[in-house]
Amino acid sequence: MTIGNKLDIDQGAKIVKILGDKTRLNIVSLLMHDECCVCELVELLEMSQPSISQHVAKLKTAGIVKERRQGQWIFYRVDPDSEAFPLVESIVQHFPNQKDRIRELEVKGLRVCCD
Amino acid sequence: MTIGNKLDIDQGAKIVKILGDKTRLNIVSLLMHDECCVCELVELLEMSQPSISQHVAKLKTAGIVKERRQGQWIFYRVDPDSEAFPLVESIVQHFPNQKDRIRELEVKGLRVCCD
DNA sequence: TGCTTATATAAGTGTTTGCTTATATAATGG
DNA sequence: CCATTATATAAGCAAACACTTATATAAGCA
Repeated sequence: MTIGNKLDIDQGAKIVKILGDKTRLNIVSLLMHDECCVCELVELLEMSQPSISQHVAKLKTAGIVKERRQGQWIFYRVDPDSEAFPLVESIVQHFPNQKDRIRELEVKGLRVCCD
Repeated sequence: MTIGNKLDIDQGAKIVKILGDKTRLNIVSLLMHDECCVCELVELLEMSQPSISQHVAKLKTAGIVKERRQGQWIFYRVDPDSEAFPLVESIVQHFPNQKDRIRELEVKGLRVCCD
């Protein structure tokens, strides 16, 4: 997929296509700097659980996010070691940082914490 | 659409979606540094004229490329003044430069020139 | 074991997409 | 004015998409 530091257009277009959806772009913006589980994304994006799970599955299949199971929860985050990461990062940087959205969740007591 | 130097996610996702197609990503990579007309793109991408025209129309409607009519030909190029340009540029930079492809066209005598 | 919570997956459906073929529009040159 | 070239646009169609509802899987806990 890589030629030097360049991506192959066919494979790269698949990554761009996955990110070309407002729900997934939102999810990736959230998961770029924070780890979230599906139920948090359901709250943040106000969408059904199956819909969020399906979007996350596409991101995972594409290698954009990775998962970490902890008890009942599965936490997702953008995989910084992915070959597509530089592309993902340079797209996401054009959109507003989502830290405030996550802070709102904490304030509402909806942030999942398993320490 | 813009908040500071950041794009709105909904509008930005539309730009990313337009670029999430290998044909359009190819076209934009070609038109980032060179001007081409539809018939040149037909040669370069080996696709039908209506198909190329339809892809170019999407890019034009999104404001990603602009046109310049010269006689029978309409030359297209990426619009550097577009609000979406920084996003477009930061996506395209991850893919191979297409200057060689255009040079091949010149060698084959298929490059349109109206000087 | 059985109940609850979290998540995934499957099946169904209306919408969108990207091609095709056919035709329309526009400019050039005899 | 007519033929040619370049481009756009329309109609049709199969495939992909993003939801929905229903169900399956998996972990935690009484």
